[in-house]
Amino acid sequence: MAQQLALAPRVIGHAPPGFAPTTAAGLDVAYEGNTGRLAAAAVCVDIATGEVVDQAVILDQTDFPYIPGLFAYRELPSLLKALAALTTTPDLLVCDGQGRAHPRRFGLASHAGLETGIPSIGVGKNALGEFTTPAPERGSWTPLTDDGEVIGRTLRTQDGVKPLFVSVGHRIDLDTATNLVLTLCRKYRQPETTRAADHLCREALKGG
DNA sequence: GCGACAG
DNA sequence: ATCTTGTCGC
Repeated sequence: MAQQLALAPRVIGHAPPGFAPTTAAGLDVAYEGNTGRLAAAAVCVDIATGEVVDQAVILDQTDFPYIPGLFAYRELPSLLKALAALTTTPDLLVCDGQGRAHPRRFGLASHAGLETGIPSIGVGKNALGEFTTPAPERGSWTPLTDDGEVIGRTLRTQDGVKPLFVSVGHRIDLDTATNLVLTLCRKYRQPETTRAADHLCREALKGG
């Protein structure tokens, strides 16, 4: 927790000048029961078309348990290995979990962004913090707050589906993050990046 | 002290 | 996250 508090101030909440990402990498991990065995995947897609342009998956082991607030210490090491296995460097990272929407404003997405220097976004299916339900139409959103501070937003990615929680990871702003997530959610609730990474690591865990 | 608690 | 049958809806 002390390390998170020390690193949080280094997070940049705005995009680089002229930021116009063409590729985005989805990151996800699949676990094998209670053993520490896991598969971590990184799938890079063309943001304009949604097509997969690069992908990598690695088998790994972890001994760090799942602890709310310390999620990155369990998944990030393996995710970085998967990222390093890509043949290209993505322009954006889409993480499964929170970025700034974290007790110490330093969730997995922020940690991943700071470690790699790549702009990143946090996309969670659940969140800590307070919020009201957004309108049922795709694209509608409401702020996600904590202690009166806006730490992210709920985002309806398709008509009538449960909202996702978007927050700044690193080197991006909330509006840009929201628009990119919406663009990546072409036909389903989750971004194509997340869907592809999820599928890949699950298959790898079975086979390997 | 009690409940809640990203994946 | 993972386990796990039936069931609702397009």
